[in-house]
Amino acid sequence: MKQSELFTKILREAPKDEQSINSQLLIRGGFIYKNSAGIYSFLPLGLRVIQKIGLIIREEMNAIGGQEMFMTALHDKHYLQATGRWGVDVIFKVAEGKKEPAFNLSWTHEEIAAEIAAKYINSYKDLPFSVYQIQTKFRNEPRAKSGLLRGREFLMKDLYSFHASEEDLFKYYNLVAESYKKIFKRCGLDSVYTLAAGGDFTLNNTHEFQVLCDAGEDTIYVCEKCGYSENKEITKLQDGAECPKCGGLVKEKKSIEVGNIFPLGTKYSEAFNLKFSDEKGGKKYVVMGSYGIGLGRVMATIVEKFYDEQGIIWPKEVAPFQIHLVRIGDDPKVVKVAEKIYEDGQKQGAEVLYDDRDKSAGEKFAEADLIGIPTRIVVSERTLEKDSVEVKERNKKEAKLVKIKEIHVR
RNA sequence: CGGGGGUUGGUUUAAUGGUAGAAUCUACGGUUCGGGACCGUAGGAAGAGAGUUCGAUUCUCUCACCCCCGACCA
Repeated sequence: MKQSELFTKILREAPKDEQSINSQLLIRGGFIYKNSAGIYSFLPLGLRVIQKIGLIIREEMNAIGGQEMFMTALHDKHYLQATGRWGVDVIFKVAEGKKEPAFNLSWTHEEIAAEIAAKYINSYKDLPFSVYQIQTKFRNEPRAKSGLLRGREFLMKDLYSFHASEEDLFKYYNLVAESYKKIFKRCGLDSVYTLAAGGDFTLNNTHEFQVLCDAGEDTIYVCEKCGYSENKEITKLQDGAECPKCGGLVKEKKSIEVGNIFPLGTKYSEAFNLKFSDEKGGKKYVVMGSYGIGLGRVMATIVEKFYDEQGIIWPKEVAPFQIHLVRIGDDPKVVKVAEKIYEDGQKQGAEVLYDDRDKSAGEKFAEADLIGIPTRIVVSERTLEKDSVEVKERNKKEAKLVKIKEIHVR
């Protein structure tokens, strides 16, 4: 991609109505656009990051047998009425004309998934299985805040699993937990597996994946020794307590909840008559689990964890591009070499953002640092004097010269 | 939902009860070219409504929207 053709531009200053690091940097860099409080559009650069995160999630979900599907955003009220959730505060209800609301916007899909499953599941032979989607969720948060960390509209990956027994559910539950750890790790994030409450979803205890970060709104207690953790909302632990698992020291930490998993039991299968015949011909309710990851929140968390005074420092796997090729000056030799590297990269399918604009070196460097692409390659008259280009990693201070013939961009 | 703050060009801001000034930005021209270069010319702004007033961007009220703290949070 040539930067001269990129739709968005860099903002020199952050809009004053954005306070959080993630929204300031993402808006300045042209990744996202705020339409309303807690409602953001993803611009070309930002969408690339979201798609990278989505790709990681899809790979890992597919690896544990998840089948991708896509459910609706508009839900008839009978779904939530069936489980007593029509009255939940945060749901957006939709009225047609002057009538009472008959629909709500998708805020989660347990009911939808259960009803669909009920049409297809007859036998224990149909179980277990799991389906997932990456889809928009709407939640009318009383207070949207912190940029992408807490929005009213956001992309979520939600996985629903269906089992013949509690035992089988928990086997899969643990498999998903491992899968989630991998997903966050690939996104550059260390997650803490935290015991938490189930809210409107289930009376069971559930688990959250928390990333330690002062920008977070959750408080968790984590054992320094074994990593055992409980959320403040359910715990009896406190700062300095002894870990109930290993006797280590428990510390209070601020954190961001990037994912959660719920063992749902039969609440939703009972509401939608989701039953199966077991080996003896007896009818039983299907046991369900649900599992969520907020993509935008993951993206925001990455920014909150990886930035410096100059801008974002994307981990490689989620970076919008892998290489930022920067041309300095418009000397014909410089242009020629830069174009050659770019064209070769395009043929190789490399993810290169080529800064072909006529701007000063300082401005180009400042903008490259803000966007935060992992590797920067500079071509200038100065580097060409040594038949070289300059290669610098965004997360390192020093740059090195590399001979042009040794540059292979892919 | 309770409390606090806020709303002036695309963005950041200044002053002002009487012609809204700048920076950045955008366009054009010129000089530049390794850490947000410089000169010139041009373009572009008061959230909505009501009130007070000869006159309101400025004062008052209502509403909307935004940010922050708290409550809430799947």
